[in-house]
Amino acid sequence: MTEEEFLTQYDSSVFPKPSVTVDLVLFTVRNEQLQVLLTKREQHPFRNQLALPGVFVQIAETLDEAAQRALFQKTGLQNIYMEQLYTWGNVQRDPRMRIISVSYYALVPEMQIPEPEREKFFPVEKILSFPEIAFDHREMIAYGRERIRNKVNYSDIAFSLLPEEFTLPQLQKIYEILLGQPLYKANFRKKIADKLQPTEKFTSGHQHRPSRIYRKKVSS
Amino acid sequence: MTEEEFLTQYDSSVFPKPSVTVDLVLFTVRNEQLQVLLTKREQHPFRNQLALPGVFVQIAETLDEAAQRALFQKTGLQNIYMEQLYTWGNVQRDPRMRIISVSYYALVPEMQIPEPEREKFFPVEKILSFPEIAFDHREMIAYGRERIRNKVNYSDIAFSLLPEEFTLPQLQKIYEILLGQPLYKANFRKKIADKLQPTEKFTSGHQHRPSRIYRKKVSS
DNA sequence: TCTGTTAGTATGAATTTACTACTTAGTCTA
DNA sequence: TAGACTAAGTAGTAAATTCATACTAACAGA
Repeated sequence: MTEEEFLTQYDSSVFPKPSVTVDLVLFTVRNEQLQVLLTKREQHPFRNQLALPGVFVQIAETLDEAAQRALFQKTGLQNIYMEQLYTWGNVQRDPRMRIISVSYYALVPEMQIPEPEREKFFPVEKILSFPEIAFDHREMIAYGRERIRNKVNYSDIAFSLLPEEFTLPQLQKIYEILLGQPLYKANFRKKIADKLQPTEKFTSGHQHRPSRIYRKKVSS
Repeated sequence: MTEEEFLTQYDSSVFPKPSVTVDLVLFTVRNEQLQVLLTKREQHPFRNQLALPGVFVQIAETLDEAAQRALFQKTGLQNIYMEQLYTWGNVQRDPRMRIISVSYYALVPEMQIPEPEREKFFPVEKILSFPEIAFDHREMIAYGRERIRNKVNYSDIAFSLLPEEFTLPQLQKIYEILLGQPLYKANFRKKIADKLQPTEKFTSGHQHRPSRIYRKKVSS
């Protein structure tokens, strides 16, 4: 049998297939808390409960593309830091049918998504004790937070939660929120210094010393 | 519409679905090298090339179960350390049809799998420069090695590559192979000490000082 | 008993982390 | 315009950890 013959006669419809979705855990820091975007479900199952935004993976679409699409559909955002998290495959995780879900997480700076009543950010802390979270989405969120916590110290993901320009106190606050513990100012500054590009600008308008504004360093 | 009605009328066959497989990266340390189990493909596509063992995910089977099944089918092994790695969803990754693959990795102590001509261990170093690796399996292997490298220092996965009883030089060798760099003996011992349970046994038969035999400590 | 070899220990230098205390530069109030 | 208040930013030291080298210990074989 040649390769061509094989491909032609291959019957891919013999066994029933699971459906595949992508669910997105969109994190931001707001009000000094790590928060996640949830939507209120309008349909069964889990009607009126809170769920992560998600889409079915189209037959001619990669997983990354599906995740981008989920993000864009719900928020209009593009070019956001995003990474695959974990794939959830319990047989009963969706009561309708067998659905395998690939979860992604994304990090956005605090911003005004035009929250149209159904999409809202909720503090992770609260979500984890909410009773009404659809599917296994609570686990996904917990897992995402854990991933971030691990990654903060050996990557630059914290910067994704701030705008281009920021101050050192702001950056330290992000680290503290992600790690869930306070950090020493002097040490933090020493360690982070070589990732930073100082500008000549300063904050103003506060009744205390202004802080210098930085950007993320580009080369090395 | 009640939940029952909704579930009854839900039509899950409207859109074409991708197939889902699990591919397994089975690592062992052998001959002082990190090695991976590959099988020679007998069918198209990629006939006669080397591939990771894999299975289609059954409709009533979790992903973890599918991974266990893949392991058991190829090696007869059970109760092995195993973890999900990453999910690969490029549209063209399989020329037959759209297949999404969830990769897992597993760690086994060096042992004699009754290698029946088709399954064989190959050093990762060599695999990465082999031309004839099927699908995106080379990437999976590289990704798996990276995951292990990251995890060695904050978990106990290294122990999964040794039998119950082992010496400190053996354990250090495992760490060195996984990390790809030599470690200082004295430092290694200090750091690992509280994970170890010394036995009263020693190696023998070498023409040098015998080394004490340890086990992994159970409590704390 | 001497040699070769690897197991295992002692010890100090260098670096990082933990922590405290100070100086600086704004606004507000009197 | 001199304090008072506040947060930004810096100096510096003690404790802990990591890095590195040099040593001693225990076996087999000649």
